Amino acid sequence: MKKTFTNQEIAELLREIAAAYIVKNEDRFKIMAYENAAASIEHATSDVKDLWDDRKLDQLAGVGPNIASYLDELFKTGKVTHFDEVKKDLPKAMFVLLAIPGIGPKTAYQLAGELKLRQGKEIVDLENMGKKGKIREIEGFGEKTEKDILEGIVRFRKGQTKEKRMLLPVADSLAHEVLDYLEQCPAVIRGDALGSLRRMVSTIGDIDIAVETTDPKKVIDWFTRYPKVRKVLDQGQQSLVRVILDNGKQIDLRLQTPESYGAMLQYFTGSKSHNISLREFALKNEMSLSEHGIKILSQKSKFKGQNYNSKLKIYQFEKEESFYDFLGLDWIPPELREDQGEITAAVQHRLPKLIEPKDIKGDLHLHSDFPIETSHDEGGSSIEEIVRKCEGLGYEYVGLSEHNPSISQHRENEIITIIKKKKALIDQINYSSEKRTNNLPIKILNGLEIDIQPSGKLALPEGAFKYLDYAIVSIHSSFNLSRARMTDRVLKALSHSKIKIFGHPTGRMLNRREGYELDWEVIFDFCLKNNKWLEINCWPERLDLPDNLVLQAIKKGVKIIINTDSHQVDQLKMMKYGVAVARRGWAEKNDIINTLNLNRFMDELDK
DNA sequence: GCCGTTTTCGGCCCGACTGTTTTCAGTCG
Repeated sequence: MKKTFTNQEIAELLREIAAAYIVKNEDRFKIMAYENAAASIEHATSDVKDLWDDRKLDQLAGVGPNIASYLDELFKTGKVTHFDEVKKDLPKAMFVLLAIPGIGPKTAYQLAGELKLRQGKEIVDLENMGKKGKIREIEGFGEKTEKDILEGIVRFRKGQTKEKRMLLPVADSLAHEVLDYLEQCPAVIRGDALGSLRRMVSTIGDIDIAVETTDPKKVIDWFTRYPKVRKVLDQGQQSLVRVILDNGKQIDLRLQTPESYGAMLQYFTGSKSHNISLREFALKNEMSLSEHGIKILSQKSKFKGQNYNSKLKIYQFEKEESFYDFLGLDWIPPELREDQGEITAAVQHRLPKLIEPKDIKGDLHLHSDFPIETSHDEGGSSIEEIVRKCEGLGYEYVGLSEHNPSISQHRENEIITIIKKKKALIDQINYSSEKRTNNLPIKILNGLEIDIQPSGKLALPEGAFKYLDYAIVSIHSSFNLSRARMTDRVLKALSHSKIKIFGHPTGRMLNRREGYELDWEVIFDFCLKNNKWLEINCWPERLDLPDNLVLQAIKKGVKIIINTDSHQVDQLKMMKYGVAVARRGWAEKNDIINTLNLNRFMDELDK
């Protein structure tokens, strides 16, 4: 039986080779190539194994002919002879120690060489040696380094047990708490989220925050006295302070003067690959970029602007827009900064005009407390509460889509009766709200979220469909079918004329499970041809479709619908996170079906 | 080892912080 490798495992393997080359003082660009390939594979959204099966390894950025041939050997034989050669004369323990924060390749190599670490117990042994003061005896190591290593081991263990990446809304609210505290400091002019949070990535590791100030010392002092700070990790004089909060989350604060605040926002928003590409682009025009500004590298360069700081010999930028403008680029929204062609698009002034939360006109995936008698979870808010809330959000329509009544507990007729009853209630509310409001009242649609059974059969008797305005189908069981069977299952379900939406299409649960396997090309083609819509589900653990698949879908012309899947009215506010996913997928208003006004939306529903 | 709307050869992002090494290397983002 051949061993299979996850993307994470392959990335780790490539990083080990990079680490080995670092110890061996190999060409640093070769090392970078391995690290790039590892990062690319780690962030890839298809399984590398699947890409290999389909002979599409060349689609991975950073994977060229050499690494591709090593992966080929890996999938065929379970090992790579060349990699074994590279690692042969290095202590095995060193690769284990790399997982400890603060220990890089050279330190790991030295520790593994100097200390006797038993296989399988490397980290425990290292910890014991450290406690006995043995690490400080190694040349080049001191008391402080020994202490740092011991603390690194503690952090490593915590990471092993519980620390997962935060879900976007969790990180968002945590960042706002910190920003609220910072804004009470008189020395703080303004603060902004940076990094993956500003780019609205679905999961966030550490939170980075930018602070604009003319008195960094005062801000650093203020922040280290934040009541929720457990430990200060790093503390600079001017530009950085890094802490761990009581909840174990890390916050990095970056400080900058008003003159260069725009340059810093750009620099620390990332992504890393966007910044690398941007700096390469700048270098071609003889400019060098940093968080302080832009340096002109040649005499003959022609440039513009009056923000030159002759002491520092750089151009400074208060606003990010002027930083990009200086490079000849349109301002790039943070969500697009993933090195997927946004720089070229910005040069050519053809960046997409991204969808915004205010464009949304309705929410079609909501669970009310109507007694639908489902075997899944019911909603907690009444239809009236939901309607009021949606009116407040400026929506023109709302679709109630509880789970289907359980098919094992009811006879067909009973199910039909329940659906009919819900329709009657909705008709009545629609009627009375027409009388209540002078303006156009919000329109309530009778929807349903229907399970797709493993065979592809829908969990609702045919006789019930005529009482529905539309339905969503989704998968809640049997996640492990093969890609081919799963694809058939979905297509079969989507074929029914009342089915308009494929809900949370990948089935992934962030931090918990990967999605099931589907042939997306086939799904996209089917949706395009039959006017079916793929959902971006705003549930924090889902955010599904993921952004990369949104990008592929809209490139094909497939329409997307953004729904909150709310079970309580206060969850309707999650819409902005789904919109963020769409924006990261380059979606414009026209790509999103629930930006249409009521009349046009109803036309689409009837198609 | 990868990569290409100025290149299939000749390039390849940038700086802060830390510890201990008296001038810098390692790690990180």
